[in-house]
Amino acid sequence: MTLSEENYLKSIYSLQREHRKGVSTNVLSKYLDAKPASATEMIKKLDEKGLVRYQPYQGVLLNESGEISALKIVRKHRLWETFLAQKLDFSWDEIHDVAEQLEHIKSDKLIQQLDKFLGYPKYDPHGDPIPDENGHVIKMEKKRVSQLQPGDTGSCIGVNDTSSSFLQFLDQQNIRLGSVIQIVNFQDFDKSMTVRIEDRELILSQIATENIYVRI
Amino acid sequence: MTLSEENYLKSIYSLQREHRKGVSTNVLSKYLDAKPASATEMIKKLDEKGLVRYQPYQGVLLNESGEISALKIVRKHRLWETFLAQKLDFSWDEIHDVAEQLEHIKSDKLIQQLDKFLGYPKYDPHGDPIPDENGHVIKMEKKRVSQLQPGDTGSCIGVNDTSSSFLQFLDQQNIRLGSVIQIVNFQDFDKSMTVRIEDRELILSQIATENIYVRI
DNA sequence: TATATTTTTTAGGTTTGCCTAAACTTTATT
DNA sequence: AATAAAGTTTAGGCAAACCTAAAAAATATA
Ligand SMILES: [Mn+2]
Ligand SMILES: [Mn+2]
Ligand SMILES: [Mn+2]
Ligand SMILES: [Mn+2]
Repeated sequence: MTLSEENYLKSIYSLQREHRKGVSTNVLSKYLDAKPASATEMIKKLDEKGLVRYQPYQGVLLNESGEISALKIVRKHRLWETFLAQKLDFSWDEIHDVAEQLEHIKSDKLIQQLDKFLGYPKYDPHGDPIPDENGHVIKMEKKRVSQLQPGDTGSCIGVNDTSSSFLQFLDQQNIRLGSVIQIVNFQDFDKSMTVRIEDRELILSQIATENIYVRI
Repeated sequence: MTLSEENYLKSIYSLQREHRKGVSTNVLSKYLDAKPASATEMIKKLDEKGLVRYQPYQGVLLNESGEISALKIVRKHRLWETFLAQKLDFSWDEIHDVAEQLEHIKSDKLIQQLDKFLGYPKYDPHGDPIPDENGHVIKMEKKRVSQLQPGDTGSCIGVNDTSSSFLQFLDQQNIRLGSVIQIVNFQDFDKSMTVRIEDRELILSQIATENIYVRI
């Protein structure tokens, strides 16, 4: 499998949660920073290889073997992120881009030994579960901060937006994995929320509250 | 710089020691398992980019900026080899192919932190010196076993042939970095040598003695 | 020195992955 | 239901990195 095929599979995997009837070429190409025509081409190729189900104009979904392949790449990505954060002192926002490259290194032994070296971690530094060797992932019961009510409390287990600027913002505000977030109140006019984090109150925009995941 | 450009630069770096007047397209293409026509194309491209000096029919040599680039890749390759051997329990012969992929990962911070994590190693698992951040390499006074006389003793510091089959052979014979090798005698008819390694005597072929480096 | 052999380059193709622009299909609006 | 808008596919190109086969240059041999 080529680097590009792997990136498409992984993207379809990420997108099909929220696009149950099919990931459109538009959505997919935007996610990958490419043009819709390029997505169509690649999708057709993956379809011919038996990794996805594709009906013209109806979007694309992984089939079983496509999902197995995608999960292998997700596993590698998350193990490398864990390595970068735990062993090489990379910060939350620096790990993603490098893991994006490392996930494509081909060596079964490498990933097996890396897993062992890290002590078989269950979650990556963003709080996302790491698939095991057989592609089994822990399903998490996670909510967005935006779905909580005033008075509710949750602990941060991950993010949706993994952009550097967002992760840096969280770092600056001292919001990290495990941080306990309590909703103080909700402003209707702009959907922002006042939250309490470790004795400190701050206002999070709608965009922010929609991109932070918590477990209650 | 593309992956392919990096591989060509690194190959020219390795070959120009023994091809002082210029690395021919024939030699270069054979080393890279490609066709001479492909080497010519890439050399012209590297020349246009100002990384090598190339005169048609006269072979190619790195210029200063080409050598700096090549040394960066060599540094990455050897640091990754050290990581694989020391931290992930890869054996001597397994590390090369994976490092061949890892050396192309682009991140200054990654290589800096990896160096730190490994404790700023000076030599890789094959005994080759690791260039520092500024591209400075320790010049080693190394001899091939084949250059020794009966009675001479040396300690193994590296190999020339890095093929799996050779490294596996060395593993089987318990020849590793630091092994003390004493020449017992020399057979003129086939240039083989009887050597003593830790109380054990064995016969090494000419090919073998030419591919093991020692420090006296 | 003339000829043969080897080496190197050039010319023309192929594959992968990307693009733009035009054509087509689906969905939304009147 | 007809038309407009939006989304998708197709057609035709391009760049990188490889290839084969033919032409050209360098080197070896007679
Ligand atoms: Mn990737
Ligand atoms: Mn992650
Ligand atoms: Mn390489
Ligand atoms: Mn090495």
